[in-house]
Amino acid sequence: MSRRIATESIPRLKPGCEYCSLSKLCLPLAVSEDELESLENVVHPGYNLDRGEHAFRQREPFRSCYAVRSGAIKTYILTDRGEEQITGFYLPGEIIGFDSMGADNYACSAKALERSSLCEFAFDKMESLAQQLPNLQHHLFQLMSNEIKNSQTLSVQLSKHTADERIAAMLLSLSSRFSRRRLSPTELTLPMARHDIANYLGLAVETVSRVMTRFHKSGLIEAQGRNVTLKDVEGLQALSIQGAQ
Amino acid sequence: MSRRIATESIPRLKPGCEYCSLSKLCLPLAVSEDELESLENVVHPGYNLDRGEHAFRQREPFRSCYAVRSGAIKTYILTDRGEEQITGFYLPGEIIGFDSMGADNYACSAKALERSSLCEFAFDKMESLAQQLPNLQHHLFQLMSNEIKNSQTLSVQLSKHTADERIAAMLLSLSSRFSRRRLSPTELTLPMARHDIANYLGLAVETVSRVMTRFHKSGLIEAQGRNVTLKDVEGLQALSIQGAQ
DNA sequence: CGAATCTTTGATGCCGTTCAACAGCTGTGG
DNA sequence: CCACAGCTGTTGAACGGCATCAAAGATTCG
Repeated sequence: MSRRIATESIPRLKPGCEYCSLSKLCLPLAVSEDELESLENVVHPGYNLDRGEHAFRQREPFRSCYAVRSGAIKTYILTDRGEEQITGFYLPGEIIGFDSMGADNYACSAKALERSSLCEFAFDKMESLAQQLPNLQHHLFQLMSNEIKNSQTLSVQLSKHTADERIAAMLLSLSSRFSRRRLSPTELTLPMARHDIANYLGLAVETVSRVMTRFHKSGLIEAQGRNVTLKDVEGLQALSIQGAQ
Repeated sequence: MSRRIATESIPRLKPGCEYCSLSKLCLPLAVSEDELESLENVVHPGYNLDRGEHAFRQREPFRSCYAVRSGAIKTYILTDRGEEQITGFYLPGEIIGFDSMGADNYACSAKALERSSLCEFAFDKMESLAQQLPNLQHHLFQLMSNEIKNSQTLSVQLSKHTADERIAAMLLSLSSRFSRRRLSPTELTLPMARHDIANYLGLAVETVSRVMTRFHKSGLIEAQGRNVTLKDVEGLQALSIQGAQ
């Protein structure tokens, strides 16, 4: 599996959310400054995963949520046929495990797409802290509500939109999430393979590849492998219509 | 819209969850008996809807969740094209509005498929009560988690399963939810039209109709209109594989 | 009883899958 | 350093499941 790193052994890494560059995206945004200290008692920073390692697996007892600090995570559930269905991609500042809040076991598995570091939120501590901080409880509801909305948006994509529309929407979603992190909204380095995009969007790999090529030829994007440049954002928006996530 | 009925005007309807036949399915199952009284302060029973009326509409300010007491409700979201995408069907004992918990506005609209009665849970009261009752807070997380799981299950249906499989899974889901209410698990009276089934499952109406006819001819079910009898549950299970909801 | 809605059935065609093959990239080991 | 395997991405050809179009029967309800 994965290994914890004693925080003390990394002197240059200030522990605590206060100094984290993602604190404006992550859970700390829910609490006031004087409450921040009690939140930090819940957080265990410095949880590292190599590419392909799991943060948790479906059906394991649910213990923690994790904030992505760097890298990228995919979550997926297994169908009874043993196929995997990707339910989401999570970038730095985003939190995984909320779909299991309140459940006994993890509802999905979470796997690193590349070398990633996470912060761990112990669920039992988070729950009892939420008893004391109304803001936090409210924010947890909000985060879960967002999970539902994202999943419903995915359902709409899958049931009503063509391959072109799904892929355009996904590129725009990634773009807006990149720009939240103050990265370029047009020069994307995708953390996931075509295979994963296809799985997530309910398409065949070949279809994803063909659509990307077509987008490239029609001037909407430039793409070579995982490096994608959005050349005509408005054109993509016109295609996607329903902005995913 | 819809109208409240002063509880006093319905003497035969005992107010309060204690006497409700659905209390074992609904929110009261989260709290102990001595806590039940405080929960009842949150609940406003006797909220009636005629067929086609809305309990709430997407983007209205979020105020309440509603437990279905009788009838049936569909929830749906609007795509930017104005099409509707049904996100769930809710039967007695089930609760609508949890996908909006913590949000400012309703994430979806809720419409009665037939004459229905609801119990209203005011969100602000529920939230502050959850501050006091850890069990309740935990149960709310659990209910939201279930919403996520259901939505993810729908996504799997939409992206990986054929029309036959989706319809088999839906019939089985309805069957198990009927039997939870101590109704026959094989003699179903569907509260929704083919149109709604098709929309929910991401299919054309004609496909739903054809599949139902095919199921009938192959002895899996008997169907005339909304009256469906499951004749070969195991056969349906073999088809569906991934049991929805 | 007639209008509207719902359901079913048939014919046709398209979008995306499937099958197949190849090219590029990366890491490994002789 | 190169050969080879494994993975990833692209492209082509053919098939098929489901949508679309069209229309007729069934049901509901004012």
